Amino acid sequence: MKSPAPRPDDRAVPPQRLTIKDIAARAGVSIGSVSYALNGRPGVSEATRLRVLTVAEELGWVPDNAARRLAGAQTDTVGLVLPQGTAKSLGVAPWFMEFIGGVATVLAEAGYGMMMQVVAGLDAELDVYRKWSRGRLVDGVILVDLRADDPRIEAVRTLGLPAVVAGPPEVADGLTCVWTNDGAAAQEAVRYLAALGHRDIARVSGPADIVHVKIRQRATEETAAELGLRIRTWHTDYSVESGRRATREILLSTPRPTAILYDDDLGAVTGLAVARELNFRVPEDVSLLAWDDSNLCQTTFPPLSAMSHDVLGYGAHLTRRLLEVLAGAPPASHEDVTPRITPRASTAPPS
Amino acid sequence: MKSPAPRPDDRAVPPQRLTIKDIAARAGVSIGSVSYALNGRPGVSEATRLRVLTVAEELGWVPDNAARRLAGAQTDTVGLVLPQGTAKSLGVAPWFMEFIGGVATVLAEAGYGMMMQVVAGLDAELDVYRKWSRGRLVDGVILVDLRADDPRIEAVRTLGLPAVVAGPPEVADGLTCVWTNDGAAAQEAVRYLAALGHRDIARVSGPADIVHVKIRQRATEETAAELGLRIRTWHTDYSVESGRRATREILLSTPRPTAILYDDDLGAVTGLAVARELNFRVPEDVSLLAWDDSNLCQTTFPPLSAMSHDVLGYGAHLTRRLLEVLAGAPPASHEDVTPRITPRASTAPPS
DNA sequence: ACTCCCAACTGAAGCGCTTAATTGACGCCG
DNA sequence: CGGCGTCAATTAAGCGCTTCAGTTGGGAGT
Repeated sequence: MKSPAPRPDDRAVPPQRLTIKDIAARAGVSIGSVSYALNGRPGVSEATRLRVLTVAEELGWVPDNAARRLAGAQTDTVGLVLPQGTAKSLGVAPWFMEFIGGVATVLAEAGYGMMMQVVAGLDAELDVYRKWSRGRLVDGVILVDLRADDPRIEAVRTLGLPAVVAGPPEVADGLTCVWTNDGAAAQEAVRYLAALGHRDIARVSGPADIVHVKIRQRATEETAAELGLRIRTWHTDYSVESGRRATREILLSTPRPTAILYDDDLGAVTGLAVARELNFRVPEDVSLLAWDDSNLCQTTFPPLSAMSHDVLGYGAHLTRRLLEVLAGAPPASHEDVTPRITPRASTAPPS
Repeated sequence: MKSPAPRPDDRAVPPQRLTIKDIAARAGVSIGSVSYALNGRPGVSEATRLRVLTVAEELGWVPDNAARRLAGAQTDTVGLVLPQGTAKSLGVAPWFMEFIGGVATVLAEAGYGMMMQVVAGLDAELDVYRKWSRGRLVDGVILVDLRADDPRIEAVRTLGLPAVVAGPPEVADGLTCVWTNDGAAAQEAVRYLAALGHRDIARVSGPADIVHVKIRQRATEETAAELGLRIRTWHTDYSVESGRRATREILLSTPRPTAILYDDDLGAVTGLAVARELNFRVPEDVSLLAWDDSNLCQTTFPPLSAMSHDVLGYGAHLTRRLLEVLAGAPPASHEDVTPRITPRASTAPPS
């Protein structure tokens, strides 16, 4: 034991960390001044600030996020949790993925990081928020797929964790939110089908307790009633299998609806395959209308008519609002663009 | 100015942070012991450890990740960067999304977090690794979509940033890697089509500089030569539009190939639509074979034959290896399961 | 009975950064 | 010319945790 044995885990470790101390020395000022200069805070002259910035650049200094946080600064990271279901069939949840794309792009531009976590259920999700908040891992979070009386609202509030809600103000309960007018969109969808001459419409929808599902359902039914149409709803859990089953049931029911209005786009794509499988022609025998218009709708034949909604833009919008909240903006409700009908070849008058 | 004005940004902040000091006081030991107990390190008796853990649980203590990192502990976070292209068409990149699902699930189970970032290009990506590494934001990263002589390998090495590579050892250059035998799979695909009687095969492939594209290309061509088949390759950038164009060109070329082998599944789905658009019957007029078998392949009619590969499982495997590396495992190369043909209705003998 | 040893525990030094408090230097006013 | 306000810059006190160097207090060994 004459020479100290090397520690077992000393794999390539950068010789020594470059800190503001090094910058201070090189620029000939104190570390305090360096910090002020680097953060654009008053207390240093422009000349000094410039010098410090130059030195930092030259040396290739990167702030130690951990130290910065500890000392009370922001994390510059935002959190987003994925429901487990989404992860399981992640490849086929175009909505979620485009949404993430929008979020991630805005965050990257703002120099923010993004933490993601999949959770098995609501309790796990609440735990994650606690861990993120108390562990100083994120500055704020984005809440999606809101349910009625969603416990997450209360949870982030008591944690003091800034958040924005993807949903209407009724459910955001005072938190900042961004929402689309799904009621108006559902109305447009029904009117569109009615104008084509459809009198018996089926609706394939998600779980009944999700807020946007409820809103669309209500608007759909009201509009149908107004126009004297028959409307029936099938609920799915957004999985491929349940979507397939719903469409099959619809197409084999009597009287058979002449149009199907979906709550997502993957469901509609699946529905199209089922229709062909059962030898129904689209749109001659049955019209199909998707919701959320990912590229998927254009990769089918015939291409699917859809209630188009720029999901990527929606994610981006939401994220910008979150950044505002982090900057101290008071809670507010923001309306995003209303989904609009994009007619393609999957809808036509009933024969 | 008699009473100090409240700071403008004092939105609901938890009164005071719960620290190990509180636990120490409550458990009647020093903070050092608390740290040892909490981290399962030797130096405390079982009795004390238990007491500390109980108190921590009761108080609902959550470790301050920032402090922990600063003091030298691990981050318990892993990073993954998304190429921008993926983000743009994120909803239609099933491979990537399933992959993320696998990664995220394993990380969640291990109590790790996941940082994600979209980047515009390679330089930006290298910057991200620097920021993550030097900023102590992640413990390690996963590298995907390797190119020949990929500069990222060298970058993470000089940063001392632990990483695992999604690709064969030839490109991992000494880093831990997990790979699938795409050569063998490509061979199987060609043999399968040949066995059905196809003599003229088209291949729709990704950018030529991606390693797995090259490998598959080579194996495909060799096998074709061996069997005396004609094979031609069209390169796309994996976008829907370029995939559509490739299939159209193939179907309108003379002599017209009787089978198309795709490099992904989205491309095959798109191809199916193009075929129908141009009034070709599948599989009577042309057989379609997808690669990477996401649920998408089963949502079409006819359902697509595919080279099945459990992408979610691949992501999970890779992540487990990364965790091993973080735990100190030496670099190693691991082979994942080879993609296997899953025949469905989109392939048949040429008519 | 006395040392020696080791397990159990404590104390204190940082980790790299932010920021309140403090000091110095300078110019301006009465 | 003394006093004072301003601005630039420094000093030093943490942030909550890990960890290393000590310190204690029993046994075991002889």
